[in-house]
Amino acid sequence: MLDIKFIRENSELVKASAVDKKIRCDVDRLLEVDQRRRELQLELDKYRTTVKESGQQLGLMRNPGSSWFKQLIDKETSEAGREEATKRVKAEAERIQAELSEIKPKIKALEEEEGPILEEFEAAMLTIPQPADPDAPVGADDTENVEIRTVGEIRKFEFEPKDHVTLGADLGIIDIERGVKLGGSRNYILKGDGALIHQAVLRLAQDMMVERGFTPMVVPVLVKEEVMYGTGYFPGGRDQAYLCERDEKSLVGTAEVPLTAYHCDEILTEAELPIKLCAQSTCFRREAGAAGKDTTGLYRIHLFDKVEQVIICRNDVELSKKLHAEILQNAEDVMQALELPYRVVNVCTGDLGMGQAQKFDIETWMPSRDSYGETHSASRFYEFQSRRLKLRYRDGAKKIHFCHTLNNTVIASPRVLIPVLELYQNADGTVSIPEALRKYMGGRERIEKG
RNA sequence: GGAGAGGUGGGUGAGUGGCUGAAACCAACGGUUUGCUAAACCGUCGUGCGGGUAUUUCCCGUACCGGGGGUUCGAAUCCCCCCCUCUCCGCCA
Repeated sequence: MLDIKFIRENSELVKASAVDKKIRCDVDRLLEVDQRRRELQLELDKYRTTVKESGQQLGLMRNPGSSWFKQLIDKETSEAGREEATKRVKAEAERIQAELSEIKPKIKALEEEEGPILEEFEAAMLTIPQPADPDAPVGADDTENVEIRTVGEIRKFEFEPKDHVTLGADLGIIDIERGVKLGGSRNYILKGDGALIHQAVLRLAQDMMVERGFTPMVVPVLVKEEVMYGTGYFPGGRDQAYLCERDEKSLVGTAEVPLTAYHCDEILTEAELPIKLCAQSTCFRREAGAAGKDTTGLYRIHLFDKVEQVIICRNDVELSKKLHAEILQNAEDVMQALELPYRVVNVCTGDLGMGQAQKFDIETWMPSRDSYGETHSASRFYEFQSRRLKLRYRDGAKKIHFCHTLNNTVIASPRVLIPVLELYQNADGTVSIPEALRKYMGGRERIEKG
């Protein structure tokens, strides 16, 4: 969410950046509603002042024990005078009462108009995207992402390599058929060493993050809808989430959601920042609209496990950028530990999400796709999520600011098993276990048919 | 799931229709004093929204005492619905 004042003052910029992001929103309508909202508040506040003041006066007049009343009566010297004064007060009270009775319907009418206006205002605010950073290239879709660097050598096979599906089936470590039998399309089962290597990559990733000072967390993956709104996934991405409607909750597509929302509705102190968190969680994705896309194998599936990293920091653009580089590096280090060839791309505006100011994807070489495939996504949000989440901090001068938030994948499995299995396969059909994973797999060096 | 108790500002906790945006205490912050760490005293000390000849720390209005509705001229306080926490029972990984 953006600051309404910023939108008012930069409406053209906001519109243009929404166009760049290919996100539809009606800024003009929002500004109209905002205008009316402010007019209504002004009017209502005026009436409320009257009600409050007159109401209080009325209270004093009707309470013979009040100091105000006593003072009035004490001024009168005669009994008749006191009676007269009491009568006057009573009449005056009735007048005020009548006046207030007239105001009441007016307030009611204004409130009735205000309700829907506020609703529309809030709903519209949620549809305005974060403008992309100038550092993000302008482009229509992922084909226009800009490659920043490639790391590692792409392996050339001296034999006909198998894809991960065949490898997995032959080794008895991936069972897609039975996964689909139980869970429907885009499901799978990992078995034996398949299950173990899955756990191994996750564990490696988490260990590396803890080493770097990130606090490991175990968090809810079934969250209230407001948390989904707060992190920017709702309302836009509602189709992509599994909803538990009976309980008005949603399964998260990433631990970014609970991690970023961890301190929502709080005012932190500047000294606590930056907060660095990581969590392994299962991620649930409906993949609505992706029918027919990436239908084979473990690339696009309904659930997977991921270690995610999140940073909550001071409201400082330069710092955000610096930390963005840091979380990107963390992920690259994991890929380097696994000795996988990858490239980093600067994601273009048309491929940026609602709240992202800039995003770097890591794409890892996948022989079966004969291309790099996305394995990581490092995003910077500035205040976009914090405003929605009411995630704030107080600085040294006691001024309150919205935090900046950032996140990146550390590792997502089984997608990362695609390059791991395919690139580490041997001519005899076995798969070598990457050095960095061996300590999590009983020191073994290869996966053989079980 | 059943029964009971309760949800008030960073924390503890008072407040049962108006003078309460909310006592007191603790914590925090600023200062004074004694002058090693400490203690004592004084002061400050919620957020959102709107407005303003304030536009780095200012003023005014308004809303907010778990959330939503209602009664009333007026509600933290009364009524209804929901949520959450705790205790006991039941069920269960």
